[in-house]
Amino acid sequence: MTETADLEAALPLSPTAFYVLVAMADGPRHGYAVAREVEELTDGRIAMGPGTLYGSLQRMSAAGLIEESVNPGEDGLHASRRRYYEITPLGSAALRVESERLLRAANVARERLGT
Amino acid sequence: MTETADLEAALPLSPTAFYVLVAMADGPRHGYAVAREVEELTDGRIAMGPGTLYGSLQRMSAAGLIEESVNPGEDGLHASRRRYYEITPLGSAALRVESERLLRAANVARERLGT
DNA sequence: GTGGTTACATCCGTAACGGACATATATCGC
DNA sequence: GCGATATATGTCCGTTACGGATGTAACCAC
Repeated sequence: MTETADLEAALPLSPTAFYVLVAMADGPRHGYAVAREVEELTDGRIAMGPGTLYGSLQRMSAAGLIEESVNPGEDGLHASRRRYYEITPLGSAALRVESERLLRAANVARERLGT
Repeated sequence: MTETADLEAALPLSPTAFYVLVAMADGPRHGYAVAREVEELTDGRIAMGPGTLYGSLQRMSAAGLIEESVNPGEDGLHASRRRYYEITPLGSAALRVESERLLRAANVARERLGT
């Protein structure tokens, strides 16, 4: 049950790691695209600088939440420089568990605040 | 609009800070009670050691999210040793904003994972 | 050719985390 | 009475994470 141990060790996810996984849940992404997508889907409230971004990607790779993947055929402008990552089964599991936790936590908070 | 600046500086809340605020949203709590309540309402998944607990309380006090309050008349067993804290208006605002963010983030994650 | 965007990466000071340890009182079992 | 456990707070300090500053380089627009 090493997967269980890995999963528990990765939880709770930092806000940064959580959003990176959300961005990648749709499919492979390269680093810069992740940063832009996170900024977009949080209406600019979460802005990731390069230190946070690439540091997180490294840590998340080491933790097995994501893994580097081959460039998926896209030959756009800066395609050659891009490094793509995709979410792993462990990453999906972590995201699933974490989103349940967040949902529960947010609902308790709202109840206690009076809706 | 210093309050707005303080609020933005406090966000996003760490998982620990978030749960401390949730525990205090019901009324004043002393440190140890916070730790037990958080452990209870997360089914043991979030367990706070003393380093995390008292360190967080100090940082959150400094950030204006919580403040120490007088012992609310309770003279229980270890009442004299207890130090009570209560959530501030800034803390309530942070908890409200943060729970909305978490709710949105969790829902996006669930959508992308296929419910 | 200057400025802006894309895209990656490292450096490094500051902050946070969190286990280990210390302390003291109270309770419960034997 | 004695040891174990629970309550309750706190410090110490090594490890990790965060995140701004900086560097590199290709490409586009004007």
